[in-house]
Amino acid sequence: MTTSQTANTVIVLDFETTGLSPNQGDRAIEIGAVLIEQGEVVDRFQQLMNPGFRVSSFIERYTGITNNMLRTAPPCDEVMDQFADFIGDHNLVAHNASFDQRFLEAELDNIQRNYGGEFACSMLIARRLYPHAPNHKLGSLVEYKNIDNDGVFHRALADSEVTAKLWLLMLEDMDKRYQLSSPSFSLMQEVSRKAKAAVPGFLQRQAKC
DNA sequence: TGCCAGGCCCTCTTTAGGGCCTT
Repeated sequence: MTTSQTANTVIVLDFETTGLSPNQGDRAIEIGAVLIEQGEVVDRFQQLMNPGFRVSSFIERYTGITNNMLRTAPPCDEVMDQFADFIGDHNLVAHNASFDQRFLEAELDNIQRNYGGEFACSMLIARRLYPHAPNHKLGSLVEYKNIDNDGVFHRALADSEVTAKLWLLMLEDMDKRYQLSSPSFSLMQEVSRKAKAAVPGFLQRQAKC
């Protein structure tokens, strides 16, 4: 895939997992993702996957994904192979991206595949843009910004959908606040990397360019 | 119910500690 093919696209993804750390043996149990092209969702991916062991009752309650649902799901390797094809080299976004990035890399490593694109974190950007939000959990930001949703949280596709809406809203707010014409993925990624105090000055310098 | 790990970021910091966020 060429740079020009991915320049105006981004994939927003979310994993549901058996726990917090692939280094501790945790595995993905669901992946959801939406492809945004020119500000519109144009494709979706959602799939449960069987991690090969029973998930805890906490995860069943937290996600609503039960062991019975996972019993008939295809194995992680099969799903992740399909998902690797879906993401290609698109730039990726996730809420608290370091978490999803760890699981993506671990699951792709299991099938000897890798991801060669870039990640940006909607949570870090939201902390810069909305410092007065009650907190920066995904559900809280959805409520704080009045983002349309179906009331489903902690399921992969539902969380991806609202994270995508948050992402697009943050692009609009960057436009309005700093008069940046169509902030690029790389600019948003730069914002997510910069310390909170450095962001206003950085964006104002960008606006003058 | 919320812990686990890991990265980011703030501050009563920098020779460190602890909160936030993800499942």
